[in-house]
Amino acid sequence: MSPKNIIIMSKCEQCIVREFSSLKALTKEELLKLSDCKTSHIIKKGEVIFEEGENVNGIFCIKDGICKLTKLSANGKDHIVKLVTKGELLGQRSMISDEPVNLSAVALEDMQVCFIPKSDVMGYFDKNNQFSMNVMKTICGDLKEADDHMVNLAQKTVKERLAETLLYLHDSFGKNEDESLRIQLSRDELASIIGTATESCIRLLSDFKKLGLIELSGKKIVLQDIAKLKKVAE
Amino acid sequence: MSPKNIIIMSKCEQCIVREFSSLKALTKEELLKLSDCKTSHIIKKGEVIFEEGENVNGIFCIKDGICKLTKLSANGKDHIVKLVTKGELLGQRSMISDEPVNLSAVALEDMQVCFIPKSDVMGYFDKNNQFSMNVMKTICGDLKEADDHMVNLAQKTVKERLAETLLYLHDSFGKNEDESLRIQLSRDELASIIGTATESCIRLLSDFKKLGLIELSGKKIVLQDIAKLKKVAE
DNA sequence: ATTAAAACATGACATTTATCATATTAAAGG
DNA sequence: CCTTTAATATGATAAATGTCATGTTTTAAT
Repeated sequence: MSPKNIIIMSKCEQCIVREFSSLKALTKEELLKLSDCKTSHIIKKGEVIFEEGENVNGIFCIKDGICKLTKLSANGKDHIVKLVTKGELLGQRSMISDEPVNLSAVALEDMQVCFIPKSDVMGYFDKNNQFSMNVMKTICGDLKEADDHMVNLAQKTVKERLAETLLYLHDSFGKNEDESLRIQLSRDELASIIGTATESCIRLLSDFKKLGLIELSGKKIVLQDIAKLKKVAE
Repeated sequence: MSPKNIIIMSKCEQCIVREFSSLKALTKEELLKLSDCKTSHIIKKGEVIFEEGENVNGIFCIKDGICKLTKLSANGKDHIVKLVTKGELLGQRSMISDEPVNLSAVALEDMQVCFIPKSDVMGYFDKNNQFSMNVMKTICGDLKEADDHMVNLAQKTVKERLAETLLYLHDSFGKNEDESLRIQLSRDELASIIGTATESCIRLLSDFKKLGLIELSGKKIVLQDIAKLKKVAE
């Protein structure tokens, strides 16, 4: 992330998304201090926030937008491990483990993020028990999600995984006025969430369309028959 | 776990495996108190320590033996998410999230485990910063492992996953005097680690044998050519 | 607006993997 | 020790998925 992306943004006390993250435990004094040590950034769609193996030395708080967390596999393909959105924090695991990040973060749409240096976060971490507890619970939630995801990848067919993922995108990120999924992924990205070849993903989307489960127009996807999709996902 | 399994065991201060878990951070006084609140248990091979959905209300410290952590998938098959052995703790995520456990734990061999009630652990957790930090780092490590595992399941072939798993079993659990893998899994269990049908797993083991990568005699598996196995795993 | 590049789509085919059937072997219980 | 059951093994086949080729559409850049 280049320094030119640093911009002036509102104070942390007035930031709404803070309420949705572990940071909600911070006191007014802590928030005032936080406003001083944070830097705010605009990240454009497609830009990299951090890359696998990098030393991030802090955490990011997402004020707006969505990004994907990816991991490079042995065969050279990226796998999307998780989607992260407004109100969530990035880089917590790496900070606690005191290790380089094990995933890359790439913006799926224009984003606003704030960066808080590790030294500052760790201060809150040591002194504010509720804050550290919140971070821990988030990581525990991630671990549970990862376990579920793992079992799905191991036991479900590509078709089931695609149906499930479409429902997940619908439930987690909502839809636009025209009923299409708010989050827009390329076929390639969708394939790398469900763990399949791009062509297989495209083919199954076409099948779903023919079966009346979804509507397709360009990148836009409308879930037409959610009940049936749920049946396909099992 | 039935109460009849409770047995008298040595004091925590003298317990060696404690040194390998987050509990190593506890002070002598804390360990003395721990000895009083813990209960010790013998678990026979195949017995269930806890089951998915159960309220465990504490953590288990494994003094001896190995168990599998499994999750039931939608199609009714168990998937082995993780193997846990001597020196590790069980049930930490559930305790911190304050939720039922999301995995079942089943002994793969006879085990000795100690149970520490949640109320006691949480006491150490609040007062001993190093202990809570250790627990957190363990969970962060689990999350990283889960991410890696996920990508492997999504991107690698069954053959690659089998080779990788055999190497993992070798590196993590060692071998017996006769060079065979110390940890003994049924073909069915091996299949449910790599996420495939039992028959496919058996077939690939036969292939590996024909290729001179491994030796098979009953449940015993000897890794004959580790270099080649690594190549197969990529 | 034009062109180049990227993304999407589909057919043909190869490969991988699952499923079903059926032996064979090993383990466990009376 | 015998008998029953479970685990292992293998063949035959079906189904799922990946790969390569190729054409179309969309997007982005000049």
